[in-house]
Amino acid sequence: MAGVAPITVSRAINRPELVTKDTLEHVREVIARSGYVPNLLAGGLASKRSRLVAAIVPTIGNSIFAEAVECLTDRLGEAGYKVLLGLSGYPASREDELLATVLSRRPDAVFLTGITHSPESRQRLLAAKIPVVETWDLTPTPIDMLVGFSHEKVGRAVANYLIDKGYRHLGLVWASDERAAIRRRGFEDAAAERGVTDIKVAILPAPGNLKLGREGLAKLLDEAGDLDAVFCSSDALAQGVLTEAQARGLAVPGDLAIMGFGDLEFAPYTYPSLSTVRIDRRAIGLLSAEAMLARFGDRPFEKIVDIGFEIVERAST
Amino acid sequence: MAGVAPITVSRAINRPELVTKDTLEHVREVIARSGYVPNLLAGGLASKRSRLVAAIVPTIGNSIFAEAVECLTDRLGEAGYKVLLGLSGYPASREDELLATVLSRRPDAVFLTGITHSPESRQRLLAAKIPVVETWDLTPTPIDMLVGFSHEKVGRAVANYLIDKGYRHLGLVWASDERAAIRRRGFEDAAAERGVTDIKVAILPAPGNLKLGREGLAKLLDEAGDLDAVFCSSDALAQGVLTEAQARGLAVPGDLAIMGFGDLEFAPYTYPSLSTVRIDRRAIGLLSAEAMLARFGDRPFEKIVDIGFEIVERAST
DNA sequence: CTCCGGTATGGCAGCGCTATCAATCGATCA
DNA sequence: TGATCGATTGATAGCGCTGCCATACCGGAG
Repeated sequence: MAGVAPITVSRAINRPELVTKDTLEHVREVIARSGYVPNLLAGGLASKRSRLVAAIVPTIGNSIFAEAVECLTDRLGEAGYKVLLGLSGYPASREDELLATVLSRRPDAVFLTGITHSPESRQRLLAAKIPVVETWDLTPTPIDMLVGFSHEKVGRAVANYLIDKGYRHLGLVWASDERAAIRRRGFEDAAAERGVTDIKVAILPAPGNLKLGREGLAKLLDEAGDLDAVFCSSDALAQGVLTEAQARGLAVPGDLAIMGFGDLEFAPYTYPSLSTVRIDRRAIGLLSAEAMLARFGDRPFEKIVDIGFEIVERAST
Repeated sequence: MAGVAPITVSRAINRPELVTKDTLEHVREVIARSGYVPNLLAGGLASKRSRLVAAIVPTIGNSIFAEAVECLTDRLGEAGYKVLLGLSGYPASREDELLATVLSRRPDAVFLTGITHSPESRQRLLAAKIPVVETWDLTPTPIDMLVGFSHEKVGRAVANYLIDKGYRHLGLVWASDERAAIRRRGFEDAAAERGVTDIKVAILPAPGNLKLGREGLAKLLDEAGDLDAVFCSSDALAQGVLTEAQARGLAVPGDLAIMGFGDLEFAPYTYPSLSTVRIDRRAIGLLSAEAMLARFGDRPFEKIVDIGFEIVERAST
């Protein structure tokens, strides 16, 4: 130590406005010279704020979650928080265990994917008394806060869109994912209301990818026969469907219209470009971060944020 | 507390083999009943082991790093370690700052992308006296440990492969990334040795994506004219090049051969399927985790692991 | 010249755990 | 029978910070 009490150093680092300019400069100079690295574990223990936020997502191999996590990490990083990564897998089988081990790190907040959590997990999260942001879905009864959109409305909107465009023989190439299942229900309900009922479905394991998309369309065409439009539960699957259509010499959208979900980066640039549903993935990460930061600062924040969605019409429909 | 000393509970949790069966069961039962969650911050402070590993990657939006991080996280998770995520951006401009803030969390090890780090960062890492694994590249002088492959050899191998196939008018669609630059040098050197010198290059910002790939090929064709093969610095770019070729009515590989890098999940399923260079991304994460775990357990581990690469010939060349 | 209030700094205690060493106990052995 | 040993449990003392309160100091008011 160089001249002052430890607590003054602590203040120089964390609340510089409480320290005289001269002292501050001197302390900073000594820190720089000595290569002192504060121990945030100790600080966290003493102040009961770890400045850690846990993010639990199924996977980051699929860029749909990766981007949200990136935004979350960036925004929280600006405010001095670091993200603890938890990968729960598909289905979220390891969520409970993950949550238990992650909570023992005393995160200051938790970012969750989806709204379905075991009673034990809910219990644990409530007991932790920290901000919890559930994402990617809507429910009137979140654990704490929520940033998402209505999958049912997405399904309904796409059904109506395709039927409005004149398509009647509809197929779904679909990952067996919980939130996708809600979109499917919305899609089928809305189609039924318009008198379109015989919807073919190929169910594939989550997460979807190009390969599974090709297989999905192959299955659908081989088993179901005549289709004029296929809605896919993700853009990755849609890209596979597009590829399979190409490989089979089907004109898109002439012989087969294709619709994706997510509006991933590549969607505007496939050939033909992919019609899809735009979800502002970055907003999910960003707004979640803002929600947490608001709560850390005792500022109010909406409990439920519906980020909505948008149908993006391109060349594939 | 229920009946025993705190230290006995600590042992029951961390070193159950030191505790009698009866005591162990009793403690576990009380833990389950009371909902006790150990505080690993306090434990980390006392034991000087945080059971945290910092992973610093440019981005996880691009699945090339995401998968390595996923494997790292999974393997370390099995051993009770959690991953702190640090995103340094392209170029790795924030690496220094990130490293400083991350080290104050006292991670037990650090996973780094690449081998180029500022002197201050090297200094800080050495001062931290923890295992450091650099990845995605090779150097004879790593900070500590290394899991990677030779980008120069990749470049050379692809040049020789394309020239062996009879292609002579070569183009590069290339992201301005440090490691990609080494591949390019290898490629150009090997091509020059074979007498092929006039290599057209379109340089694009990192990270590459489908859109940039389309733009890259457009630029190359508009400016350079006749090309018979294009090597791309990533599969994402290659997919864009493929798309642009399709949009322009070029036959692949008849009019233009296309080669990617990375062997991403979609590469075998594009139409035509994409020839590329396979990198075992998962091995990078996994071996890095193993290297760290070995060091935690004082077991020996190779300092430098070359995971190699493999040229994957598919339909696009 | 004292008193007051505000600002800057320091002392003390403790966050919740674990390393270390000590204590206890029954079993074994000479 | 007493000494010895290994196995199990406990007491003590911090880990490196920060919350809380006390103290010192200063300028201005009375």
